[in-house]
Amino acid sequence: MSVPYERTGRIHQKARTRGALTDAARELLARGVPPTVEGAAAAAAVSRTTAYRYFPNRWALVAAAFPHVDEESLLGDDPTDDPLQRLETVAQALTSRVLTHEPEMRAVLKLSLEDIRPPELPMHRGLRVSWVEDALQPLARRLEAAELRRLAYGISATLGIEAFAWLTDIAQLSRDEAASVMRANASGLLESAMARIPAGR
Amino acid sequence: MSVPYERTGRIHQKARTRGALTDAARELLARGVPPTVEGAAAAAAVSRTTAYRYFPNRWALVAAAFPHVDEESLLGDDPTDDPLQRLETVAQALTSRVLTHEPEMRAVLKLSLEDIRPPELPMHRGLRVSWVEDALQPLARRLEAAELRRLAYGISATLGIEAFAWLTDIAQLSRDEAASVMRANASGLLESAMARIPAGR
DNA sequence: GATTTTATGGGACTAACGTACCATGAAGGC
DNA sequence: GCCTTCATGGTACGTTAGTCCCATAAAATC
Repeated sequence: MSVPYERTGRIHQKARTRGALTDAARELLARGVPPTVEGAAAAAAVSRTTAYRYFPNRWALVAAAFPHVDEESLLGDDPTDDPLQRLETVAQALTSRVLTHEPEMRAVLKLSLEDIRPPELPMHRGLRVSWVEDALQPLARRLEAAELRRLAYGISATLGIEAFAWLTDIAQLSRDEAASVMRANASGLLESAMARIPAGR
Repeated sequence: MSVPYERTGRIHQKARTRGALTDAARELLARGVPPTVEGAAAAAAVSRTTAYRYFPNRWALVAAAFPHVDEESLLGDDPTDDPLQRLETVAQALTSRVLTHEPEMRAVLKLSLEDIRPPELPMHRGLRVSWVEDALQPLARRLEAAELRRLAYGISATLGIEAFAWLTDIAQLSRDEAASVMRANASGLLESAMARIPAGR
């Protein structure tokens, strides 16, 4: 986020240039073309050199073009108390996000594996987990905190781009099959956790 | 596998050259460096041209260099018929593999996310899944084939380096916690699948 | 209006990936 | 010993990603 270069000097001009580049990258993404710094520069009528000044590599560019949503909750207006149903809603939302934003998410995933890790990534720690925790909220009194946390992490781990990438690239499932396996995993994990809850609680 | 070039002519010399290249690549992998054909050539004191004769691209090299492709099964001499116990054995083996070979696996993961999709990544394709399928084998008669396949993929997806990387890098779990969550996920998925089996079967 | 600052642009450069062509030198057969 | 086979090496070419240095033109400042 805080690139010193863009925080000093003629900030507004820089913001315009940067915006032009991310817009161009987004447009390329929308057309299914994996954007390159060079390509975005050309599309934005900005020189290659300048483009590289803003985005040192393509992953940084794609990550910046990532359409970021700041939704607090993925549950609708009238969420039930049924954890399973809540989780299914969240899982549906998460997998459909993966399906529609796959290129960006792959780019971010790749960035996250880089040796030099940018301090802040769109893929920060909380988002996915907090949505899942949100879904599991009705279980808060029936499970121990540690167990709940573990469950939330376990479920979240099955709902991400990295699982999707493995299922499609390596296991050779279709994109829809992969998404469906992910949702089934999420539900299955919750079911088995609930089955372990002592009757009294 | 059957590379015509290496099956004809001065086979032994070729085998030595190839071995030198894969050894070099393995060493790079062990250091967490995604090997390149060029780099392996240099490390093996073989000319670039020759190296490319053996491995037309880096994925072919990495595939050949990837360790431990040999084991047929992870179950010991005397496997039980209890699927859960079998799966726990496999999951234990897989997670401990991830723990000990993390750098190599991360390197391969990075490679697999490269823009140009590798046409074939033999080491990935079947191994993890087939080990899990092996563990699930006793269920073959109690589950439909499609359901079994889905379950095997779902479980496999939770037992890989990509899940581990997410759990440690993004969710900030310790390495041991991550491995433990992965194993719990695998068991949980199997339990919930078995709970759905009609009583009669 | 003149001067300084600075965002941008251009071009040269390195490095990696992959291909193609030709030279060389060692094995092996005779 | 000679000649053929053939594994290897060297050079060159084309592409993409990314870096670096220097020039320039447009703001900002005075």
